[in-house]
Amino acid sequence: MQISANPVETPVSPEERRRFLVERLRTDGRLVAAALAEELGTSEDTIRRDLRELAALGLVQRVHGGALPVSPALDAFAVRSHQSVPAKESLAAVAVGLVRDGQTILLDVGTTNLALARALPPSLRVTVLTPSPPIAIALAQHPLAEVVQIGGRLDKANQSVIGSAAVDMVRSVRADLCLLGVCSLDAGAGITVIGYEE
Amino acid sequence: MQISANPVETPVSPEERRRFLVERLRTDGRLVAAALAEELGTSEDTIRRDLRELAALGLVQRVHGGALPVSPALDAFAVRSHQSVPAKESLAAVAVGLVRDGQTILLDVGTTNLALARALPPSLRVTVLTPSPPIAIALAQHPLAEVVQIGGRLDKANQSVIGSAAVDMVRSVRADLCLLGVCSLDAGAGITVIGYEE
DNA sequence: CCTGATCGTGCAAATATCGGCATTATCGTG
DNA sequence: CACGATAATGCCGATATTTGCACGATCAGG
Repeated sequence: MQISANPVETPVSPEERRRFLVERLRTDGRLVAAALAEELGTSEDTIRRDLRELAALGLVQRVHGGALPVSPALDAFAVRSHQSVPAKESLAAVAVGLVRDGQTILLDVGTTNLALARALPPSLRVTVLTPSPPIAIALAQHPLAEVVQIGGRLDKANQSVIGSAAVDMVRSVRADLCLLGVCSLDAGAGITVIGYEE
Repeated sequence: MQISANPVETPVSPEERRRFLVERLRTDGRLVAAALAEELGTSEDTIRRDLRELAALGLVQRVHGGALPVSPALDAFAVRSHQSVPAKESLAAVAVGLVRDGQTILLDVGTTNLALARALPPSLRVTVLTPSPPIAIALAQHPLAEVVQIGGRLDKANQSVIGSAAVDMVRSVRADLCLLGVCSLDAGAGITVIGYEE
């Protein structure tokens, strides 16, 4: 009906199940632990554990009996991050191919780059610089990634750090790979994904 | 399939019900306890408890028989960014009381501080420095807050920035209020919530 | 002053959550 | 392929939260 790239009716792996929960929260607006347990054929404990973990990542707000969107406002960002998922995933897959083990890469803001961060192979040992708190959080669960959050004033629209201090911080580091990109945002330019090495 | 034509999905969790009440207050302009009890299929006691708690958070103004907007003017884009785990809710409420309009505050890592960030009144004009990406994201929805994300290497366990660069960044700013705090984390010290002004 | 509606608190039952523990599945390695 | 190591899952007991009801106090009008 909706997503061709995700034909999963019943998630099998833990990670898959969590993504399913996040997706479901976006569509339903709420998650009920008991109902999900029956629907997915698992125990409520497993669902509760998932919700606990997702809450720790800031993806959901844990409440008695289930979970809710972390906040009405943040919902908008969540929606954007799930638009045209297949396209972004393939883009991310391509971009991931550019990354080599041991490299230092710069990951710019954007939902596409967020997808890229999630798609990074866990076996890859990389150092990632990013001005985007959501990307930093996403990479927090990567076992080998060294994450550097660029500091500065937060641009609420893009949920990213901006300003001269941030630029300075970037300049002081030598990156092997820069993954910039402007997703489908309001007034931004139409650049999609550029990657240039040095 | 059910459409958004019926925006009223019967809330199941307490938190969801409270969000519903706040939303309803914004649309209707008032809340009547008895009517809501019947509409939501709960007892009036539950509604009264909710209203009492929302009033304690400053989201509604309690009156005999129901509740009214806390302020006729503010109520336009007012509310959201309010909900939290009951335990930390009160702590956060207390801490919020320390914050004055126009101040610059430092918000340390921790789930308690995250709750505090969410509990920050939307009418408050503050500048917030934080090393925690989740807190920065939470504050991105705040209409008046100026958010500064402290940069540096990310500690995956705490989801917070650490390191000397971060400390330097903090040192260079004069904060009116520091809200440190160690929540229920592993090896940290036992500090709970300290606030000292200067 | 009187009367009915509303409010606050204490209490008990139902339900949800959390932490520990044992079992099973999965994975990396020799 | 076998074999430890790690992760995932389900179950159980203790604890916490929610909720409806009862009872006395309070409030709003007539």
